[in-house]
Amino acid sequence: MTNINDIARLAGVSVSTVSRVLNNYKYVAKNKRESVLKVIEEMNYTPNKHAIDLIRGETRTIGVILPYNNNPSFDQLLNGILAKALENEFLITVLPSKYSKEKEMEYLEKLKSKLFDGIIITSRANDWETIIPYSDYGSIVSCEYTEHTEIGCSYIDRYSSFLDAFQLLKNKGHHTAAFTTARLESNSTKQMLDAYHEIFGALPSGYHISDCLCLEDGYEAAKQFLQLPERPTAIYANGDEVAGGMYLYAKSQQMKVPSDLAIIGQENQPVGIGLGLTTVDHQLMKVGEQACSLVIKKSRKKMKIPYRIVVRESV
Amino acid sequence: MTNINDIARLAGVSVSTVSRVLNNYKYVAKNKRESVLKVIEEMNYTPNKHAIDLIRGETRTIGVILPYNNNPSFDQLLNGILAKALENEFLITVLPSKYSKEKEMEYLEKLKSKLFDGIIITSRANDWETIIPYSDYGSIVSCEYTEHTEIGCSYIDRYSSFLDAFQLLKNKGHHTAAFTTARLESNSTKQMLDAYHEIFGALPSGYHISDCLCLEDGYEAAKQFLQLPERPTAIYANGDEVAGGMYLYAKSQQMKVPSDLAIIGQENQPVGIGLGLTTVDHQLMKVGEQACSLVIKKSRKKMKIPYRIVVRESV
DNA sequence: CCTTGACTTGAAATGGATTTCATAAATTAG
DNA sequence: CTAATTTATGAAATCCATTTCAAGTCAAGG
Repeated sequence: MTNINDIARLAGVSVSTVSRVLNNYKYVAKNKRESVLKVIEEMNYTPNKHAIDLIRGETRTIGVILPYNNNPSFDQLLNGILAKALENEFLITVLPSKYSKEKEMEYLEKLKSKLFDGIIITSRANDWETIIPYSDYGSIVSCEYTEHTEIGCSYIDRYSSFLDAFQLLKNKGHHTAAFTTARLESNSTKQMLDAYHEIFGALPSGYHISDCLCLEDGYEAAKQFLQLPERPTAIYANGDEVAGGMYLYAKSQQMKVPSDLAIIGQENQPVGIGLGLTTVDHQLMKVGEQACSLVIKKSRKKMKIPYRIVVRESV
Repeated sequence: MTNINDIARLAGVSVSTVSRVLNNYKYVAKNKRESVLKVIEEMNYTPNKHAIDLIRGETRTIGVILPYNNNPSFDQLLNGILAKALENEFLITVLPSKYSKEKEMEYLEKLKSKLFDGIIITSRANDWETIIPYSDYGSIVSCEYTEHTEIGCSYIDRYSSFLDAFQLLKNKGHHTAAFTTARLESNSTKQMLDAYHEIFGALPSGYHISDCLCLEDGYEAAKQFLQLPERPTAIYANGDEVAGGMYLYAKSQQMKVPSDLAIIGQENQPVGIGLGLTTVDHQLMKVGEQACSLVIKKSRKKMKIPYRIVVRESV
């Protein structure tokens, strides 16, 4: 491999001059600039990025910690992040965690080793106390709200959105509702439960099913809900794919949506458009974009992204 | 930032010894190893990855050129790649191209600048002739077959799979079929047309719609197909989301699937399971895994991944 | 004619590790 | 008891580019 020294030697100048040419520095004699460029061309030379990153202490690369990469919600986040990164000529490295604490720490160590300028945590397994020390080594942005001032946040006010969704169901005449969530231990699930109590009061037993991720999970969840002695008349699904599964199960039982069963989904995903599902759109793409912007700007601001309810025919 | 020299000084040893401790080299006196580790701990030291990559000339990072990152097919590929990378402790950097020749070249230049050990091209805009010279700088693996020996391939025999799918429709009594594709100029589309001619002969005008990516595109395509004077009785969709859209349009017109309209999709995606869509599963996740393995092994083998037809109720 | 500022250039320091080479001490084998 | 290994360590070279510092040329302004 040819390096900058070779170029300098062949062009009969110093490495400083070659570097100046490479970086478009103003004061280089025209003839020298040309001969340097000629040698670079001839030798098919490209500067070594590691040497540059080493000395500059910057990589223009962001790591994105993602528990699952085949999940539509995280996909939307990632899409937003990628779009904004592309716009700003940053690269994105995907860091799958499967909610493993060890993996997460491994990735944070890479921030410390200067591999990334910053990290976006879409969802996490570790405590903030464990994570925060790493904010010394690069900006850390979370897609979930936290008080900690060391962490930038691009987040959704999920509690409010859950209140709104439940209220919508209540206004339609339902005095209870069932719902599904992804992880039982997540913050989001806690907020969901709180919002439920706020609107409907006590949660009937069997009205909450966790670990729902895909269409099939929704199908199964609906089956379980509808086999309960006291059938729910409305369901709030944690995603439109899950809601889609519920819809398909209801249809398979000759039930009418929304008259026999109201279904509201989340995230305004493609499947919901076709099925006419009413959905709480948390605008995850925008959440991702904003998160990426914060990392790029090394900002620790707390940015709340507005959600909206997209009304179709399933409620 | 503390570096290896600081550690050496504080521990009263040479940098070589510190490096030996860091790399678990056998021959270091127990007491020195311990004092080095103690200083590392105290100083909260982590080696700089760029310095390591610079001298080792290796990064354990793979770049993945991806035209769209919100497309279910490319998502499946990416998932496979990520799974295999995780298993082998490689990192994945996502390189969105939108089929831009310039972007692609930019990414290949990064391979040359040593940022990646290799690149996976899931789909491309540039000619192979333009791409091949970069194989000198790292392994390049394609998810599409090419004769060129410089490029590793993890691919699907699409032509065969298209023949099989059309033959299936023909066996069910259809003597023509309509179909959709993603990009008009893609290799895959050419093979689709060839396969069509092979099985059905001449393509009726209006029986091929391109630029179909999502459920809504499928919905619209079905509408167009079914408004033709000579309605097709069967459609081969380039993806289950697209097929799902077609299914929903057919249903909205009170048509029965498969008796009024047969639909076959591709890639065995979640939406198709719920809708009972027959689908050609190209096992893109496996294609991704294999592609990643090839890059890691720096292999230029041509690996054909078998496809299978998943029979459900839509044909 | 002298001063000032705009150009132009190269030597050397810098970023931070790994690795080879040389050397020396401590064992082990014969 | 000597020769051959094994163990242990540091100096210095290496990977490759950027940037500061110092110094020099040249033209314009007073």
